[in-house]
Amino acid sequence: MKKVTIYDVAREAGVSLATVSRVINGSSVVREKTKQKVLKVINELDFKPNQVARGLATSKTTTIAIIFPQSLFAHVKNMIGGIGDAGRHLDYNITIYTTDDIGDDDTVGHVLEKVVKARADGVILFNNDQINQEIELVKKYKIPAVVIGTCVSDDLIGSIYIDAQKVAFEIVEKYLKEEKNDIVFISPKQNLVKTEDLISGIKMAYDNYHLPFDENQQVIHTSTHYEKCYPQFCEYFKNHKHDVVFASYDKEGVAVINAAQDNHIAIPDDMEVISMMDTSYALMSRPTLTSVHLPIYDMGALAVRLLTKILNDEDIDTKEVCVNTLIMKRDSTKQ
Amino acid sequence: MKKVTIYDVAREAGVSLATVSRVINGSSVVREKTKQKVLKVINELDFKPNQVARGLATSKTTTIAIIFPQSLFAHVKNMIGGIGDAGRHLDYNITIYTTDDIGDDDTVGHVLEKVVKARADGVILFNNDQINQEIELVKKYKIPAVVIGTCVSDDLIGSIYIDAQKVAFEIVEKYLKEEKNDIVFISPKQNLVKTEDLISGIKMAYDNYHLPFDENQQVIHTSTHYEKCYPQFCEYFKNHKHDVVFASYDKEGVAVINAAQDNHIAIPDDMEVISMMDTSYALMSRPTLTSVHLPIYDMGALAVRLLTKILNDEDIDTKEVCVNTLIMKRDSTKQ
DNA sequence: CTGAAAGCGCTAACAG
DNA sequence: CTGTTAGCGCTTTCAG
Repeated sequence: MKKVTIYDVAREAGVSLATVSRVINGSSVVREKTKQKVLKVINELDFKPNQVARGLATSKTTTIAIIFPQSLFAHVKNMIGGIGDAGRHLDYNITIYTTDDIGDDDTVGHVLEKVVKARADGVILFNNDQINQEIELVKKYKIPAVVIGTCVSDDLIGSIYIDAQKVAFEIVEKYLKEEKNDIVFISPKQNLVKTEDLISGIKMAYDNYHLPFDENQQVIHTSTHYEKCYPQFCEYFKNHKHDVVFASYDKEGVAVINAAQDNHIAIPDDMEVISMMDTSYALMSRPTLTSVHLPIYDMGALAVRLLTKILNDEDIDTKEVCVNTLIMKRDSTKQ
Repeated sequence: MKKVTIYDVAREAGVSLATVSRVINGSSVVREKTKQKVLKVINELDFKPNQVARGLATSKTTTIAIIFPQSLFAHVKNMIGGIGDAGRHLDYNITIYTTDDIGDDDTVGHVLEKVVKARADGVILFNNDQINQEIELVKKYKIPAVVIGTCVSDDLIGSIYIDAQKVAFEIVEKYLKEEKNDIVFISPKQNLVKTEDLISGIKMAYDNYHLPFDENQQVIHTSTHYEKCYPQFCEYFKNHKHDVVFASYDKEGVAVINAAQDNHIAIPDDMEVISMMDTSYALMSRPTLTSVHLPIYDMGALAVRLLTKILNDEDIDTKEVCVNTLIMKRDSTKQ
């Protein structure tokens, strides 16, 4: 059973295929009566225009690729809702490409090659370890892109990001004011939010109070996997305690809370903990976790909206859009 | 700057485009010397074969669509790793389509229409509310499919599933033997694992002991969102307590644990709780949550592997593959 | 307002 | 082993 093509409906409707093409593309120049006739046949034959053929003819695939390393998936997954919905409404297909961390030497290169071959109209990137390499490549191939999580300026590149430096500054500054100077920052291997910016914000706050921030002592590196970071913290809190620990992702925040309490450090009385993202993890822990809320769903939706604007040469106010955050105060901090 | 095409490399290499086509498709009939010459030009010109054109010529897109409702995303996201990796290794593109629950009347229909238009080679479906409608449509459009989470038998459809009935039976049977008869089952709106099967397993166990299972009393319906089900359980456990609660997803298990403890019901002493999926949620709660482990990553990878076998008419042992589960005993149950 | 015809970039017989 | 030639299904001038 062959697929029905535009020829079939043209023949059946007694018009040329050009006319059929016009009605399926909503061209306004078709006479209403002709249009109705064609529409009727399309319906009867259950004709579904072949996007592949159209893609070849127009050199547009109406496909957006999203590219990210597996290990960042915890962050990305939260945005897929927004990306998927926006994609559906704007009639774009969303194709996912994961760059495996364990994989071969040049996965990022290979993945971008696949994207080029598939002729995706544009890509969405997420801040991560290898973001610079990724940006390099989309520039090289001249693929329009938007990156989520960090701000990059380029002709064909937009960004959706938060002011990480400011967020970190404000949090740390507040504690410093209360003379809670013993603050550590938990840094995961992969993070949607740019770690450097966070750290620079922290430093800025310390500078403000003419206090030293020792990156070697006060930044703890860990994994994004709870299974890995929880044991690490269990060990750590056997002989450590701080005024506050600032984790960059809820999962790690929960790991800190659990590990600390397992070592009889009371949260928030002995130690306060605050994290970022405000996922449901933050609600599940006991005590519940204070967390910086990011508008995750919206960031995803905004990214595809912005990207489609770039693709269609629509007017754009700013290619770099900074979204707001909000601290959700819960029980792991005192105030 | 135009894209370089197969013509360009043919001209440059002084061969016909058929030959170029042969080398990029790994046909063995090309003389080694010619092949090298072509390869060299391909490299110099940085030629990336246009998949769209190839798709049109071969009527194959090497694209697999995965379709799921937003609300099932919690389950699906865990499989994306396996799906993405397998897709990459087998050189398939993975396109995601979300069926919005809130959306218009016939989202499933619209989404499948998009899939048809995009000419995806096959689709991966996930057990959910509307799975029957989805299956109906892939059959109608004759799209090869594999469904994850439930077993369906059809010519063009494979399945990756667990024996939910058996899982439920074994869990409940064990408690019944200890004369812990007051068991409730938490049923979410959307579930990857077929709820009916779970319930039928429970009933079977009750039958075995000639005990009654009252579906109206012993099945509690809830949301998949922690934000929604936690308050519901808080209210519920004000005047309820059971021997054991069996939740079909970790998130709900955690909600039960937290809500029960907030109402001074000790876990596991006063009440035991066990759930399914074994995600990291199960490790985060206090006490930690006993959970039925499903090989999530593998299920995703298996699904694309099976689907590609169906697509390529490879030999298949079984189109219905049942994967094993394992109970991960933790602190929310006594033994 | 509609039709004819030339592609879009590649594959796949069919010859040679 | 290699080249020629039709398509794949649709869009898009260009005429009419």
